[in-house]
Order: sequence, then C-alpha cells, then structure tokens
Amino acid sequence: MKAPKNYQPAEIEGKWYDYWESKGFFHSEPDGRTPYTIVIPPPNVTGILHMGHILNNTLQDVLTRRARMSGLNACWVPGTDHASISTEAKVVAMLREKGISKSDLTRDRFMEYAWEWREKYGGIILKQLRTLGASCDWQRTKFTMDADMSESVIKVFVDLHGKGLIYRGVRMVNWDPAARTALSDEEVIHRETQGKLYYLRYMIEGGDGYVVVATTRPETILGDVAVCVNPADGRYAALRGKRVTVPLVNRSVPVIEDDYVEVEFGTGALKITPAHDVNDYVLGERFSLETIDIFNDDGTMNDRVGMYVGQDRFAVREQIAKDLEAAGLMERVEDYTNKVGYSERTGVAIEPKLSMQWFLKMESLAKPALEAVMDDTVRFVPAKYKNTYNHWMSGIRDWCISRQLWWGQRIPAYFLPATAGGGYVVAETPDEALKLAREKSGDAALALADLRQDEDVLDTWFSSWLWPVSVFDGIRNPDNADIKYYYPTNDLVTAPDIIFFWVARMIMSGLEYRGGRPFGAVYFNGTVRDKFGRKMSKSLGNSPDPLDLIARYGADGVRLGMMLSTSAGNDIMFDEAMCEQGRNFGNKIWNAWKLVESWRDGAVAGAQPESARLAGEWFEAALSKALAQIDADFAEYRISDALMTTYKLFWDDFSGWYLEIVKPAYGAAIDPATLARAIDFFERLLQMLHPFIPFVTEELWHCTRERSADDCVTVSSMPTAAEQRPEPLARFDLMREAVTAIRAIRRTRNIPMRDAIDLKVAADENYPAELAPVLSKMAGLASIEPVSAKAPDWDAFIVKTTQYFVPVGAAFDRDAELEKLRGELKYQQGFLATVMKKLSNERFVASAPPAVVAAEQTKRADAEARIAALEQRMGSI
RNA sequence: GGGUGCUUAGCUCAGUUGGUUCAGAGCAUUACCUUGACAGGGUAGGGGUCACUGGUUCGAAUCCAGUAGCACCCACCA
Repeated sequence: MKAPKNYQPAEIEGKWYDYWESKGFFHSEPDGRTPYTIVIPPPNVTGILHMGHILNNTLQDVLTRRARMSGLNACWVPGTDHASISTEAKVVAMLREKGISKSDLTRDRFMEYAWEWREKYGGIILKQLRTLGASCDWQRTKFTMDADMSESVIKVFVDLHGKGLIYRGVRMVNWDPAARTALSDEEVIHRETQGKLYYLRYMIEGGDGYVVVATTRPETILGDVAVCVNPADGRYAALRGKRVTVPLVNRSVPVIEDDYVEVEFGTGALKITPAHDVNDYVLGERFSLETIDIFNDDGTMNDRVGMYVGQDRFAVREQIAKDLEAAGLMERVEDYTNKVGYSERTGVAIEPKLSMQWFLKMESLAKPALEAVMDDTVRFVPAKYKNTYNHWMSGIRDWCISRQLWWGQRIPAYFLPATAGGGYVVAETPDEALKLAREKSGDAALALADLRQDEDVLDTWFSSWLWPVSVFDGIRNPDNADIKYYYPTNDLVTAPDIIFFWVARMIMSGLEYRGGRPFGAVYFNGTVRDKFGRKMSKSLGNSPDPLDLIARYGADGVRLGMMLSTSAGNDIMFDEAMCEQGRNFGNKIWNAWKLVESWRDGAVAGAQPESARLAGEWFEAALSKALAQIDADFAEYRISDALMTTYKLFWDDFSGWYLEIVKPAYGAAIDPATLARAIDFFERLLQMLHPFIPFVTEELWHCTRERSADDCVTVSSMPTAAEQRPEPLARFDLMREAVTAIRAIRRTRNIPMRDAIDLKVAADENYPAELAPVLSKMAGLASIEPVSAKAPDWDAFIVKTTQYFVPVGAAFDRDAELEKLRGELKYQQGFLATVMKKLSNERFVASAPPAVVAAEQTKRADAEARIAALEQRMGSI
C-alpha cells in the first residue's frame, strides 16, 4: 500500500478502528500469557465525552496498547455506571417535559421509562471512546445495573448484613431537597458562602429583658427547643434555670448549659434545633430534648408549626427576617461568610435531616485497606495521595448507603407485618425472604404479599465499589476462570476527586471478597483546566468539545497533545496549541515515511556508502538507549517523559540525522542495504509510537511492506532494548557538535551548503575519526586533512579538546577572531579557577567521594588543555 | 481551624540518594532559508539571582527553619 500524498488524519482514522475491532484484536480470553488488566472508571451511562475523559482514557489506552504489544494478554474492560441520582433526575426532567410527574407513576412504570431512556441515550460515551482510539474489550462491556451486576450487589448486601456490618437506624443525614434523598458525607461539597448573621431576641420568661442569639438560619427557629450557653460564661449566670420564648413561634423553651458553646462566638448564646443541625442533634440527645422537624422532603415548610406552610426554606428566611423586624425581635443583621454544604449532584444546599437510613460499618473494612496502601501493596502514583488516603481512612465514618430513589438496586430487606411480629429479613430473593420471614415469625401461612420490601435503593457507589470483582463475575462465581485469571487488575487510572468515593472502597471490597488487592497501582490523573488555570465548566464555556478537536487535529493529535503535558497527579493546563503540536508530529511521521517510500521506488543495486553504514550503527544504539529509557519511564508511570523520549528519537535523531545522512544525493538512487535498514528502523519506530498515536502508525505500518490481513502494528511485538552501547553514542555527539560548529561558520561567512569546504583537524583522542564520512556528508566537506595545532588565519572551533579549522581565505577577520578567543579564554580560565578552588580545598579532597574528586580532576585537565589550545592559537594568528 | 503539596526560561514542566559543564526539555520567540519528505518544515541563536530570608555543609535548585503567594483535601463555631 502506498501512502496518500498529504497527511489528513480524518481520512485514515475511522477505518482503522473498525478494522481492529472486526479482527477482535481488543478481545481477551484467559490463556497461557500473563494478563494485563485495566477496568475503566465507568462513566455515567447518560454522560458524554469531555476533556477529562480524553485524558483519563488516553492514559489507559497507552498503557493497554503498550502491554498488548509487550506480549501480555491485555484486557481493558469498559462499561458505564447507572449514576442513580443524576440519571433519575434526567429521567424525571424528561417526564416533566412530557407532562408526566414521577409521583403519578408506579415504581414499575417509572423504571420502564428509565430503562427506555437508558436504551436510547445510554452508552453514547462508549461510542465516542472508539473515536479516541480506546482499545477496550467491548465484548466485556458492563453496566452497573446489568442483571448479573445487580445480583452481585444484592449478594454483597446480604452478606455484609449477615456479618453484622449493615445496620438500619435513624440518624442525622445529609438531605438533598432537590433529589429528595439522603446522601453520603462524601457527596456533600462545602463551599464558602456569603450569608448573613441574624441576631434574634428571645424574651426571658418571668421577668423582663431578653437574650440575644445569633443564627445564620432564622427560619429554623420554628424548630427551636432550647437556648444553650456556656456554663463558664458569667454574662449568662442569671439565666440559669430560666426559660425563654422563641420569637414569633412563642414556644417556651429551657435555657441549658453546655461547654460546646463558644463564649467568643456571636453572643455566646446558641439556639438549639435538634432536627436540623448535627450539633444541635447531639445536644438534644444529651438533654433529652424534643426534635421538631419543620421541613418537608423538598425543603418547604411542613405544617408542624403551622407557620409559612408550603413556602420554600429560603423564601421563609427572607420573610421571617422581615417579620422578626416588624415584631421588634431582630437586634441586628450582619454580613457573614461561612461554609455551607451543597449536594455534589444537584448543587442545592444540603439540609441536615433526621431520617431512617441504612448504614455500612466501615471500621473493620477500612483497616486492612489502609494498610494495603501504606505498605504499597496498592501503589499510589504519585505517592502524595497516600497522605490524603491515610487521613481519611483513619477517621472514617459509617457509610450511608440508602437512597430515596427508584433508579438503582432496591434494598433487599423485607418487612414483616405487625401481625407477624414485625421486624424485617434480608435475602437475595423474595422466595428466600419469605422462607426466612416464616421462620422468623413462626407463621407458616405468611405469604409473599404480606411482606413489604424496603422502598430505598442503594447508593451508586455501593455497586461500583465492586467493579474490579463484579465485571469478572467474581462475586457470584468466585472460582470462575475470568476472575482467577484477570484479578487482581494491574493499573487503575482515575481522578483524585473520587479517591474516597471509589478507590478506597474498591480496595475494601477487593480485600473483603477476593482476599487481595483489586489493582497493583493507582495512577491519579489531574484535572483538565483551561490555559488560565480555571476548571473547565459549562457555565464558563471554556471547555472545548473533544469531538470537535478530534475532527480538527485527529484523535492522534489530541491524544498526543494531552500526553505531552501530563504528569501523574498534576493538573493539565489545556491549550489547543498542544493538539496542534500533536498533529504536527503526525505530519512529521507521515512525511518521513514519504521520503523513505520515494527511495524505495528508485532503489538500484549498489554498495552501501560508509556514511550510511555508520549512521545505521549509531541509530541502532540510539534506538536501544531510547527503548531502555522508555521502559524506565513507564515503570515510574512517567508517560509524558516516555512520549518525549520517543518524540525526540523520531524527530531529531531519526529525521534530523539518520535520514539526512543516508539520503542519496539529488537524482541518485539508494542502495538496497541502506533502504532495508531505513525501513526496519521506521517500522520499529512505528511500534514505539503506536501506543501514543495509534492511527497514523497503523496506516503507515501497512505502507512499509505487503502485509497479511492480521499483520497490524496494534498486535505486533514491541521492540526491546539491546545491550547499551554508550561509547558510539558519545562519539557521534562529538561529530554532531563539529557539524553544528561548521554550519555556524557557513552562516557567518555566507557559504551555502552546495559549496563544499575543507576542514582541518588537529586530531587527538577526542576526534571521532571513524565518523569522518558522516561528518563530511553532514557538513558538506570537500576534504578533511590533519593539521598541527599551529594554525594560520582560519576560522576555528574546539569540540571537547579537539581543534578544528576551516580555511575561509580573505574573509578571515583577525581582530574579530582574537576578540572571540579572548572571550573564550576568559570563560575557560574562570571555569578552571572554580575547579581549582575545589581541588585546592583540603576539606573537599578529604570529604568528597573519590569519584567526585576524580571528576573534578578530569574537568581540570580538559580545561587546561582548552586553555593551552586557545593560547597557542592566539599566538599563532 | 487542621493537613498535604506546589513556587525553576514568555508558557507547560523535568531535575531520582546534595557533587560529572547542573541550571535542562518541549512549546513559544528572534534571524536567515520559496534547498529536491515535511513552511504543519530546516539551520543557527536569545532567554532563568531555581519565590523570599536565614541556617547546615568543603559544596545547596536539591537538606533544615521561617516568610509570602497558590492549589487541593479534611473539619459540627451557630
């Protein structure tokens, strides 16, 4: 196959993905090879691709493709998450547009709508990942609400309940009034919020005067049951044992004393609303106070107190402030900034609410999971996240796992009728539940219809925490071939913001259900920000559409752009220029091939020039060095470094030097040996590049020679590093320096490359004589002749310790040359002085390692040689 | 309020246990080049008091302390 004339990413990318997939290259089954497994962080089933996905999935694809080419059995399991709150919210919104209210529907009917919605809009993101080139094993695609996945979740719930780790109870939880469900602590985001501090007067009973209480939430006075002061606060000593009247509500409440109250803050007097504040709840329990819940589930006022009924909490706040003012009970109002909790999903302010929920005890699960990370059984990259993890795991609290939603796995708890003694049973199936219920109640006549299943579903994370196990069916069938082969997975690539939601809990469940870590390493990728460092968001409109970027720069270009500037744990400042750089690199690869291809078409039999042979030896060593470096980079998850090494190898060493050296003169043909070697190098480079830039490398792979249908770079074997040979590389670098210096002379003397020039060399051990043919070709030399260091009026330069001269005839400027030499001499003398200072320092010689002292002595010898050469030259011109 | 991390060239970042010319890379930038793969390119350059202050050391971008700024995480001061 011959490459089209120009590099047009859009023209080549589409076909290759379909081809790879049709060949089944991405599908994995257990076999004799070592597995390499990644499970995708499942995106929301109704989500669409954003820049964060591009970063996250490109990283996974690079790792997966590299593993696949390295002889491992690579398996990247894709899938989606049912995301119960946000998906249910979307379905509710969709129904509302149709004029249907969720409350008008039965649970079953709602679920039908939700599944329909998922069928229609779910999984778009998985198609988009194909566009990016993600080499997932699509035959293994999972959804957290697939029947088998849900079964696993239920099985785990039942198991943990049986172990006594799951309990049900009334607790103060984070209530989301928009989604009308409880949330876990992790789903609450605390943000500084500009508010007001209201100072309210509570009249003292049986006397005159009042006590002033400061609050940010005056609407909650409807639920006040006490006023609390610090017993050590002398100002309020007279209040001891008194009662006060809640403003407007006119409820008589006691004054209680507790040192929880800060004397310094506000007025030192605190109103107590046990139903709507976590701390107040604690105090309420301590003092056996009543709890008065004043809100409906949606954040409006209920009829418990009979005031402001049905009005929203924030409207009530404004109204009640006015009413208090009118009643003369408002002392003053101050601007005040405090932290308020918001729902991670709906964005509304969280309402602390007392309610009956299911909880998972975390302590015993967390302990081994903490150890696994601290001792690097699970390696965190970068390691700094171990601190974060440690901190959270050490102070972990129980996990509220119930949600008042329908979209999700329904909690498998079945309540017995009061007539059968009440209580509940937990079971994987209704039949099992009935059996247990009959045993529990002793009532053999109990029917399924008598049991009432819990209405709540489980937190989405209660299914995704099983992901690395459940995608291989390791919960239901713990001994199946897949789980035994693929588990534990190798790398997890994810964002640090879900370290607690997901990563920590997967480690817990993996240890609990597989007895071992779920993955060997966790690579945390940073947040994608715009070039000003701002988070990408819809409201700012600063997030580019990834598909649009791919259309303009190619998936290859976008991937490269991302990988060029990402290091683990660091945010990525995205700039479209990065994609441009990526596309330009694709173009470079393309055109390099076009050059080689043009030689192939005109090759004729002939002997290999010495310069080409030497270049081949050198590039072989350079390639091997790069391979070793790349291996080291990947071992440390330094993906961008690995890419940069490959990038420079291709652009600078291969294109800039190797191809230029072996390039035949204009109109001349190439010899077969050189051509074969050039193609061989090019193919190996394609393989090294492929994990990063899969499409163009596959296209060109099929250009370098005739290939069978299955012969794709995607499934080829990655080249491996040969024994390292630093010597030839160092010699080549000396030669390159000479070439650069000669080019500089050409530039200053205005000598074009087509005019061959003569080079004189005062050869010493640092002169790479064996590379003379290469030097000659790259510098455009007519001849290279030995010369004594005593040089006449020629331009000169020194490489390491070797003196080179270029006769430039009348163009030689003696004064300018002397000036240059004086400058150079001064620099060298200064350098020598610093070296001598060290060497003459007895303490340095005594305490520095011998190798360092020896190095300084070498520096001294080299500097002295250069100075001698410079002085000699200054004397001779 | 507590914790963690960061601050190196215009931008994005490397710099592993202090010591080879350690002050680097890519991009951007400057000059020149309409040369025969590629102007999405080539060649040759310029550019930094390593945030600040003190300390340890023969020697500090690197270790220690403090200061300033930034980021993130955790936390029940109404």
